[in-house]
Amino acid sequence: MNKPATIKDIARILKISTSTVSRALRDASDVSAETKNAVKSLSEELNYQPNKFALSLQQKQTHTIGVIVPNLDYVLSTMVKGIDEVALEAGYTVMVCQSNESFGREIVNTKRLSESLVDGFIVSVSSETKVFDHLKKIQAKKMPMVVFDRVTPFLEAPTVHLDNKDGGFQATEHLIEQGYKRIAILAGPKNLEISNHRLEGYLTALKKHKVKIDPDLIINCDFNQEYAYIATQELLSMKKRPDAIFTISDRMAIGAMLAIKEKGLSMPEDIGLVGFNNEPMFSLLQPSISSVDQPSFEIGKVAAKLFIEMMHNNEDMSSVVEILKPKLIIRESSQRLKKNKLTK
Amino acid sequence: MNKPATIKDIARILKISTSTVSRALRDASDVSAETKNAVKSLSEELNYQPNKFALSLQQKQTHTIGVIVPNLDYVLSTMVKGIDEVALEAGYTVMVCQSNESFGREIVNTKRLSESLVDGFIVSVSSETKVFDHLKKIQAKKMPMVVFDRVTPFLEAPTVHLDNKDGGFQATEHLIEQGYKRIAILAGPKNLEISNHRLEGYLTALKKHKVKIDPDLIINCDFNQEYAYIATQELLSMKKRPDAIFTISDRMAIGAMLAIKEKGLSMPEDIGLVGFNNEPMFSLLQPSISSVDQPSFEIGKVAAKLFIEMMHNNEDMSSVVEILKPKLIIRESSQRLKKNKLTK
DNA sequence: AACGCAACCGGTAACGCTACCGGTAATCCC
DNA sequence: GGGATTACCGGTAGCGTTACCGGTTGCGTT
Repeated sequence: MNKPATIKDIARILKISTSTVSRALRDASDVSAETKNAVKSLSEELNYQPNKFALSLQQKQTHTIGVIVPNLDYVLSTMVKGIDEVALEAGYTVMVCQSNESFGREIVNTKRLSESLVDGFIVSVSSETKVFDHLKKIQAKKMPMVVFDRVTPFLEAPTVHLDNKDGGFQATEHLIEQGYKRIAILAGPKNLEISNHRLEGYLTALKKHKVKIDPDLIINCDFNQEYAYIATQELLSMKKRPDAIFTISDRMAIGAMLAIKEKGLSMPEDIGLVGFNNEPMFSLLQPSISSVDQPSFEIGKVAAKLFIEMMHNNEDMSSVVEILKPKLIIRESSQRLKKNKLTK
Repeated sequence: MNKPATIKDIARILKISTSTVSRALRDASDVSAETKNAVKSLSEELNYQPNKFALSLQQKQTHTIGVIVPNLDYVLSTMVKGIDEVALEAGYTVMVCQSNESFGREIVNTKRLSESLVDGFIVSVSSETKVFDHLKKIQAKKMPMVVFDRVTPFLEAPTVHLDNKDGGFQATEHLIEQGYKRIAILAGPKNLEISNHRLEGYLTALKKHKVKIDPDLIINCDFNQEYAYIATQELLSMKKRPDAIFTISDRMAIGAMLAIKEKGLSMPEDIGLVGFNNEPMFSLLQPSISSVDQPSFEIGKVAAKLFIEMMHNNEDMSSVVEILKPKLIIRESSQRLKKNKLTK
């Protein structure tokens, strides 16, 4: 009961060789059914578990995926769940490391995991990351790597992410259709792709509907709630204040909502508001807030599938890009035109 | 550049033995400074990284901690950050697996990780888990295991958790002091310790202040927001409705808040509300909601420290219990008596 | 001159497993 | 009946690393 049983123990007890035991356990062809049964039942009895390290040492494979994420908020932890699901099924184990939005931490994590602990990586970069040498080093080692969610053009790797342009477009067009005329956007940090793409979608929608683009209504600020709160206060104290706000994250929408309420304005009458991510809490606020929902779980699954594909047939897949569609969930905060059915 | 360098390569190039290389790299005493330098500079150049598997195979140690959590919500992901921090510093890598509140998933995860992938576990059990054989099996293997947050009396292991009784007490006493007379509690599932302890604290506070205990005001429901919403609706339609509600999680507080607003009641005047966990969003709602803050990061750190201590001097520590104190954060939702300074 | 003792270093085995080669016995076929 | 084929099994080496034992120098001591 103390030392874990090995293949040797089984061989010794059954008076056969370790080779035979090994083959029997793996259902190889050239072992008699009789010995197979003997081996299997004994291994069951001894609670035999193969030593992964011995295997990895030999086969240079760990069957483990390193997942690096900037944090574990609602969206990312859901994506990780998706990764988990697929990986588990394919016989992989997942190691999750959060970089905590810190560039330094991201480097340490990748380095550690790449020290022969994992077969490859599924990465979402931190907001601080502007240099990608640590990830390129991994690619140089021929380790498979998939980038998801927070992607970057500076890395040649297969990629999974939301159609952020479409998300921005849907939200903005919806606001236009609801009769809002001066639509502001709280965009995120300028160096993040997701931020810029959502902004692009916003611009496209305005152009399509021939709404004049006012640079004063485009605010780049941090993802932080506080910043959004302050930015909204400033927006609302403009001479020609906006009559709708689109924030590219839900946390920012909360900040905006607070500022709107403090100003004594009502949603959706005075101001329309649409967020991004559709955190579950959003349906419960008052007013409930419209938000662009992304298939986070699915994105995680696709990333993992891509990774496993990359693992198996190791051809170059760096040009593969999987883009998933968002879906606008319309709630009270932006529903100015009365309709029969309100999405709760 | 293709194959990773091994000590053999270094030995071959330097024309010395692998043993010497090994010792040089570990700064052993009986290697001349000269060869040490030669070895170190060459290993640098070749980008040598020791193969963890060869090490683990020999020393039966993985320097990896398996962390099993039911989910990665705000509280738990903060705790995991704490674990990360301490583990990294002590030279350990962390593998996080979320059981997704599923008993079956928890079993699969523990089994996988225990297959010689990790040295031991830091666990928070799922809400479904009522049988603990899978964890006892791990203990039988003499693997160190620390239980945190969601603890259970059915497991003899060192334990780290919040003083949940005190949390319940603080919240309830605060409501009493604010002049609320009929204080309801939305407690969680009956089989969870954290739920029962917070309820106990509630009862203790009532007794201390000689407030009559009304069983109708004690509701056991799921952690779910929806349930809290419904439960609150029922509470508010009682003949003698409560004038304050204490929910043992923040998600539940949101549900309660929604029901209160729908009923046209105001906080804190008509109804006082206190939540639990102090999720960051809470300070931004309107009214801002009072909540019991727990030192999640610290709890994670303590759990990891305990684990490492257990690793090093492997004596029996199953009786160790670390209890950390919560701190009530008072905000608008329960602040009926006007004071000069409001905590924002 | 003979011995002892550091200071260094090399060789070997072992960790648990599988790939590979080879061997034995039984069976089959002409 | 002899060679070929099949079905099964064993031995050995090797994955990368370190522990252990032993050996070789060179120097100081008696």
